[in-house]
Amino acid sequence: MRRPGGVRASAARRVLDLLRAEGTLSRVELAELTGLTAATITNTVRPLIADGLVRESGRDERPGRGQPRRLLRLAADAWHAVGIQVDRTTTTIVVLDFAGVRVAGASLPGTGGRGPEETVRALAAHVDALLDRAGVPRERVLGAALATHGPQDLERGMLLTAQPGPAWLEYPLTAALAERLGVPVLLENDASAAAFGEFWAGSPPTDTFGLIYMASGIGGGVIVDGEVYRGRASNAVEIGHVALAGGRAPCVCGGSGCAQAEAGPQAVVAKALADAGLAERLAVRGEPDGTLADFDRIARAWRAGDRDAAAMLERSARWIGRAAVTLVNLFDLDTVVLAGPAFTVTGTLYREHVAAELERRALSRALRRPQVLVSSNVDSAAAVGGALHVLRTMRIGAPRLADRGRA
Amino acid sequence: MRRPGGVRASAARRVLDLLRAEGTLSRVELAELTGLTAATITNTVRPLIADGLVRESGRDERPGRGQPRRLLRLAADAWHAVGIQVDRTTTTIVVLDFAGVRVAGASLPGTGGRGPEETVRALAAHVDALLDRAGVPRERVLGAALATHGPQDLERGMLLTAQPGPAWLEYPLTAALAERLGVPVLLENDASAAAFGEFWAGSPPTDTFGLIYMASGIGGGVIVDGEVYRGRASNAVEIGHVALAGGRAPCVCGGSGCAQAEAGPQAVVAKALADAGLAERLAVRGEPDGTLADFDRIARAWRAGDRDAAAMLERSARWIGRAAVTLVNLFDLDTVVLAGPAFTVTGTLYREHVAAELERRALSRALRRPQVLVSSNVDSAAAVGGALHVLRTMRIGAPRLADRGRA
DNA sequence: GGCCAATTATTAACCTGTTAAATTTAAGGT
DNA sequence: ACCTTAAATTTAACAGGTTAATAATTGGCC
Repeated sequence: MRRPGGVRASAARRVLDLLRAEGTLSRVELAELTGLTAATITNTVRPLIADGLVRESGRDERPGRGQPRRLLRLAADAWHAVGIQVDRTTTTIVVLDFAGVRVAGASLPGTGGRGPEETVRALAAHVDALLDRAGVPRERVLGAALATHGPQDLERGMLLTAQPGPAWLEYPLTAALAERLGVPVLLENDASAAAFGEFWAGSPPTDTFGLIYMASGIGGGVIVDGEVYRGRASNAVEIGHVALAGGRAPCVCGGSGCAQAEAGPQAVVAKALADAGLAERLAVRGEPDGTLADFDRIARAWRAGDRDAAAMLERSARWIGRAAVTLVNLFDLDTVVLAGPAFTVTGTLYREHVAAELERRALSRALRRPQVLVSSNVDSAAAVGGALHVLRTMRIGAPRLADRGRA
Repeated sequence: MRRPGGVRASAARRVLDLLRAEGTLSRVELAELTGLTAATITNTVRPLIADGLVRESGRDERPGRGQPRRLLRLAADAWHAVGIQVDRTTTTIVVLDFAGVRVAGASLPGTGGRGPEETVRALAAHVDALLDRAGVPRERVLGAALATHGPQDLERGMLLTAQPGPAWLEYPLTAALAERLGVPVLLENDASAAAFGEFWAGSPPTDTFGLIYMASGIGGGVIVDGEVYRGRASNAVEIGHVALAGGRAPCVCGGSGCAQAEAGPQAVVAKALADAGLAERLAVRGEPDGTLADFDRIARAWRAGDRDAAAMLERSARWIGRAAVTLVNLFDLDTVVLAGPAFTVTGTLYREHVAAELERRALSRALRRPQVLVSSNVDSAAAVGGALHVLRTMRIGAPRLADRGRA
C-alpha cells in the first residue's frame, strides 16, 4: 500500500502525510517510507520544524549502537480543521488537531425541513461552541469542510439539487458558512469524504477501494491509489441510483428501481410502516425527518431477535450487495467499506450480505477474494474525512510554508 | 480540454503528444498549449531534433511582422508501432508511424476455436507481412500492443480467463508474441485501448468520457482527464457484466441478466436463430465463430428496412443504453463513445437509443446534456489505441533519449 | 576514562527542469 | 538604410532533488 499521496506529491506533503498516518517516525523511517534520501528528509523537515508544524519528541529507545533516531511528530496544536457532515436527518461535527486527532465532536439532528440560511446559522453556532469548549483559538483553524450529498459544484460551493428543499439549490453554502465562521470552507461529497477519511484515519488493507455511504440516502466513493476518484466534476459514484434487476420503486431522481429507492433507509422504514401492526411493534413512527431514528429502531429490533425486522434489513442488504457488485466490476475493486450512520447498528449484518453477494457475483471473485469492511468510524467518517482533507490540502499560512504545503 | 497527459508529464512527452495530436506546431504554440515558457520549449525541442524525433518543416506563412514561427512536426519515419486487436470473431492489425499515421492495416478472422500458440504464430506472420509490405525495417519498430478482452494480467502479459478456450488461461501471450516478432509487446484491454485511441486519434469534445466497445462481447473504457482509468489492476469497467433490471439470461461470467448476455451480438444472433423463418430470411447461420458476420447480416437487413431486424437491434440498443446510464452515473461522465466492429453498420441506431436512455435517466441530464458519439474509427479504434499507447509510453532507444521518453 | 564501530544527521557539490530577463534573428514598414 | 515588431534563443538563477563526504552521538570494549 502506497500511503503517501500520488508519486508526485512534494516531499514536504508526503512527510506530513506519513507523520499524520503513523503518529511518530524517525527521519530514517521517513526516508525508507518515502523512498527519498536521508539528506532530502533532513532538508524537508528543517523548515517544517522552523515553521512549527513538526516537532522532535524523544528518541527511538531500541537498544543498539550509534546515534539513536530522533522521533518526529506533528505539532498537534499548530493547526486545526473542522469537518461537518450534514444530512436531512443527522449532523456530525468534528474538530481535528493538526495530527488528525479528534479534539471535539458533536452529533446533532439534521437539516430537517429547514432552509439553508437557518442551517448555516445553526451550524456556525455549534462550531463556535465546539471550538470554544475545546480551547481552539480561531486563528489556529485552517478551515472547515462541509460534507453532504451530491450533486454539487465544488468550485462555487453549492448544491446542484433541490434536495432537501428548493431553497438549497444553488444557495452559496460555503460562502455563507465561511463568512460566519471566519475561516475558508470546502464543499465535499459525503461519501467521497468518508472514503478519504477511512483511508487516512481508518485501516483499510489497500489503497484502492470503494465505499458505500448510507445515511438518509445512499452514496458511493472510490479511492484509487490513495486518491479520490472524482470524474468530470466530482459528482461520481452515484451508487444510490444504480438501477437493480427486479426493482421498480420510483426514485427522487425521476427513475425507478434505484438502489436507494429499493433498499435505502427510507425504503426500509416505508416497508415497516406499510404493515400497521409491524410499525406498532417496532415503534416506527414515520416522521419525515426521523428516518434514521426509525431505521435504528428496526435495527435494534433485529438485534433483539425480531424476525420481521431481520427480513427487512436482509432484503435491503442483498440489494446493496447487488449495487456493490456493479461498483466493484466497473471500478475494478476488491475491497468495499461500509460507512454512514445507517450502519451504526446494522454494520455487521450488511457486511455479511454484501460480502456474500460479492463472493457470488463479482467478476474478480476467482482472482482475489472480495473484502467487505465496516468503517472504523461508521458515523463520523465523512466529517473526519472532510477535516482531514482540509488539513492535507489547504495552504498553510506560515511564512516560509506558504507554498510548501501546496497541492 | 487538457490534451497533454497528466499535469506532471515531462516537457518532452507533452511536446511529442501535442505534435502527434496536432500534426504541426510552432514553438510559440507549443508554449501556449503546454503552459511552459518559450525557453523550456526551446530547450526541450533541441535534443528531440538532435535525436531525430522532431523536424523543422517550413514556417508559418501567415503574414505579419517579426520572425516567422518555424513549424515543427514529428519525424514520421523515426519509429513505428503495431496495434493488434484480437477477438474470437475478428482481428485488426494496424501499423502506425511515429506521427500516429496509419501506414498499413489488415482485417482478419478472429481466433475462432484455435489455441493461443497457433494464434500467436498466425498474428506474427501477418504482422511480418504487413511490415514488409509497408517497408518498415524491424529495428524502427518500437513495439506492439495486443488489445483483447479482460480480465488480464498486464504485468505478466496473460489472460486471466479461460475465454475463448481453456488453453488461453495464463498462456504467456506477450512473451510468445514478442519472441516471434523481435519487439516488445504490451497487453491491453480492448475497450480501454479503444478509448485511448479515440482520445488521441479521434475527436471527442472532452478529455473525460466513457466508451462502450462491442465486438463478440461488450467491454467498457473510461478516460478521465486524458488518462485511462485503470482501477486496482487494469481490469476496470466491465460494463458487459452490469446486471440490468428485467434481465435473466445466463452469462458466461456465472451471473445472469448481464448486459452482454441480454444485448450483446451473440444474444441478438441467438434471438434471430430462435425463429427459424426469421433466421432463414436474414441469412443468419449460427456458426460459432461467425457471430459478428451474422450480426452484420441482421444489421444490413435493418438498413434494408426489415422490421424484425430493427426490433431486435433496438431492443439491444435500449439495454446498452441502460448500462450506459449506470456507467455515466458511477463515473460522472457526460460523453459516451461507441466503438468496436459491432457498431460498423449499426452505430447510428445504437447512438440514437443510447442517447435517448441517457437523456431520460442519467442523473446529470439536467446539468449537462449527455452526448453519445460513434467512434471516428469504429472498427480499428482498439488497434490504433494500442499502437498509440506503444508510441506514447515505450522508452525510446535513441542515445540521449533513453530516459527522456519515459513514463 | 578513552577509543572504536555503528548509526544517524548534516553539509557540500552537483544535476535536471524550470522561469524571467536579456539578446539575437528575421521580416515588414517607412 | 533604418526602425519596429515578433519569434526564437541564450543566459543566469532557482527549486527540488540526488550522491558523497563529513559531523555528531551513542554503546561496547579495553
